[in-house]
Amino acid sequence: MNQTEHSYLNGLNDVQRQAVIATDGPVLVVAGPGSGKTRVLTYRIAHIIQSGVAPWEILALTFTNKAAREMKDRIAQVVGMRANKVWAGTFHSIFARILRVEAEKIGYPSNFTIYDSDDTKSLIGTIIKEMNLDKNSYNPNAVRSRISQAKSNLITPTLYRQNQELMEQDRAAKRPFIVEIYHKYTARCKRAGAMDFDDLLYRLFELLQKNPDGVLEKYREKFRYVLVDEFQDTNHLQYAIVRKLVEYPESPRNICVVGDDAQSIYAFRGATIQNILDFEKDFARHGIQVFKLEQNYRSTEHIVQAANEVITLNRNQIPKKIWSDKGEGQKIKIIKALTDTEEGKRVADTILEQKNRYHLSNEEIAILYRTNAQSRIFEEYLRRYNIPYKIFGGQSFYQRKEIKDMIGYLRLIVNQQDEEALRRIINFPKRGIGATTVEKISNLAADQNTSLWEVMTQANVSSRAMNSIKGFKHLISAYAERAQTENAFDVAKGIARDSGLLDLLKGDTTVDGMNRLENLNALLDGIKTFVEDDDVENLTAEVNDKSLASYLQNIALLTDLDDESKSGDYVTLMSVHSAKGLEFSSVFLVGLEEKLFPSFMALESPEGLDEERRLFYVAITRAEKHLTLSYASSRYRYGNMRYNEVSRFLEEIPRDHVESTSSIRSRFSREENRSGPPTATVRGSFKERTDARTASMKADPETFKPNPSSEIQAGMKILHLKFGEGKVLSIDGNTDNRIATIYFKEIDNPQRRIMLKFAKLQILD
DNA sequence: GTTGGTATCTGTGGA
DNA sequence: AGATACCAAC
Repeated sequence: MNQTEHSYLNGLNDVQRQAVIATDGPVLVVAGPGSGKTRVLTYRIAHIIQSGVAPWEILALTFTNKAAREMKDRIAQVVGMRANKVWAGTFHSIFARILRVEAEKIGYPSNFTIYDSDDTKSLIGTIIKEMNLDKNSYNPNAVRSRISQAKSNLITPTLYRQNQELMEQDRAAKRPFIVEIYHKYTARCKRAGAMDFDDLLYRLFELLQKNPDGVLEKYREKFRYVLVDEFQDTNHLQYAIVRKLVEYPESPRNICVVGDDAQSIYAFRGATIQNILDFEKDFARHGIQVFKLEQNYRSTEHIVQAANEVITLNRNQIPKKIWSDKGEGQKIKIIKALTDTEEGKRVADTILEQKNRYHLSNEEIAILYRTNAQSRIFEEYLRRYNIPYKIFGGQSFYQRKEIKDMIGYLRLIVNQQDEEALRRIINFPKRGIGATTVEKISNLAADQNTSLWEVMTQANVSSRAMNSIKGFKHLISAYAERAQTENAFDVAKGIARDSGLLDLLKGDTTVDGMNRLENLNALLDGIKTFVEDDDVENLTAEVNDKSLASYLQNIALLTDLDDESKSGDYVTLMSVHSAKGLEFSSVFLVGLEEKLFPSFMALESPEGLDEERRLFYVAITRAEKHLTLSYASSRYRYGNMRYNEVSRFLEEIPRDHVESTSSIRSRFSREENRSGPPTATVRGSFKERTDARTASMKADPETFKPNPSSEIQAGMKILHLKFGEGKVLSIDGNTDNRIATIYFKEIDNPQRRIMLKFAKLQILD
């Protein structure tokens, strides 16, 4: 290779370059926020390819599809289209892809269903009901997380029963039958030909462990280079799989893991930073190389230093000092609000102000919160201020009822044993197969230890119900037949009509009903795109598989973050968790109150609190130039007002990185005037500041010459006698009553709507 | 079996 | 406040 082929190395700092070219043997890269981690990973893969390794011999595991896509795109910039042949994807999608090929070796159909967390929850609920357990102590969510935890630690139901500690915990929590539920749940998933999210990992491990037909060797030989992103968020099971693939006699152990212990925020789902420490230990004797990326290229110094200070309060961490040479930058702003509504308004006001002062576009701005439920108020104010925004997380498209119903049909067509899909749609639209009938079928299935589908025509039910059952079974069977040869779209279009779903929605003329119909059509359009567009990304199969089964495998692993339609010039609203890996010029981190952030759930243990602090660290390190923290002394929760103290995290930031309190106070005081008398000191500082400002902002009455209002147009810079200089953002209303939306940069509450026929405005240019 | 109303419960994060 | 679970009446 000559020098030009390696030109990409020039854009790297010393440590980054070393991490890129150390392609062989075990490598650990500890990468602080904004330290060019993705850059190192992608260049490293490109470098491996340049050295003659085939792209499909490289396995790169990430946590989000978005990260995988970005990685592929960036590799392609160096090595071209070959990049698409790299096995880059999320743990779940890559493993699903392998399992689709190998599932039959461990007793699953290759078209297995993927149960999402709703399916899991509902199945666990069904089992709890069948066992006649008290549903107050057996909360499906709690049980689900217990089972998930067990699977992530390679504990089978049998091992669970033998585990004194786990059994004792369950007894203490008055839930001694969890192990029974776990056992039944596992059997029911298997009977339904279904894997939940944990199974995608667990069953792959099982496959490699049992090693039928030398499947383990097959993948060991295939993946000559393995890379893992966000290693601090892997759980025990994921690490066990990685080790199986790369650690064996004669193995070259070409494994590179990249992570940051300070950004580990998924302990609640079994992730453990112990994996990083173990990795160092496990591969020490194989000459592990460790690189620390400590230069932050993202944020200015106040932000980086504040983050450093906060994270040192955690107990355990890999020592490192993140630094930036981007200059001091701005101090961190703090917004204190009395209520959640006021917080929303303040944040929206500040967004307007920043957009004007710093010429930020919407996409450079993000509002981050601890819980998705907080999004609503910000949404309201952004809408009111005409600021475009997109909300990520919360209820995604695929979780809507009408979409889940449709997908229920599709799932049952692909896999008739899928119990959750069958239960969802067997009587929707209504076809006279009610709860009693389903109950009878369900009992019969339990007796014969088989699926509902198999026994549904043998149940002892009324002849009317039996007719419906037969009709339903016939319908699904016919489509299952068609799905063998027809593509996903043709099947979906047909069943949408023949199931009666489409007609049902068409008959609903309410606004909600029309929305649902629109959503269903959007889903069908999506399927059409999947079938017609050869460039469409296929996460889990070879590119040309346009079958319904292939489509379903794909969407099962999509998240809200993957929605391409959400790109564009929008303010981003998302949870701190989803913001990991992203960056914004200006970040608003809201709801900094005790019991909210840190979450009340985390307050009980020091480990929980440390994880919340890491989450806080992740949040503030998303900001490049502007960081604003806000909290509200009171907010509504479940219909009643709750009072909260300011978050300890906010107080952990050293004052020298925070904008001085007097100027912050003065900003609040006007609002406080409305709701109650401000304190003397606050009033004093407010007054001072207002006076100073008034001088510059008011127009001089002597020289002020208003123009006729008809001349005012959007985009103009204008002068208002009282409000000072402003910019006309837009004009609406009819000719007799035109209303201008004007941004006055010098006043509080800067965006005003003004009726032009009354206003006196002077055009400035 | 279906419908519509009232009581009850919910309190994080996500592949 | 909003979703869901449950129950009585058609």
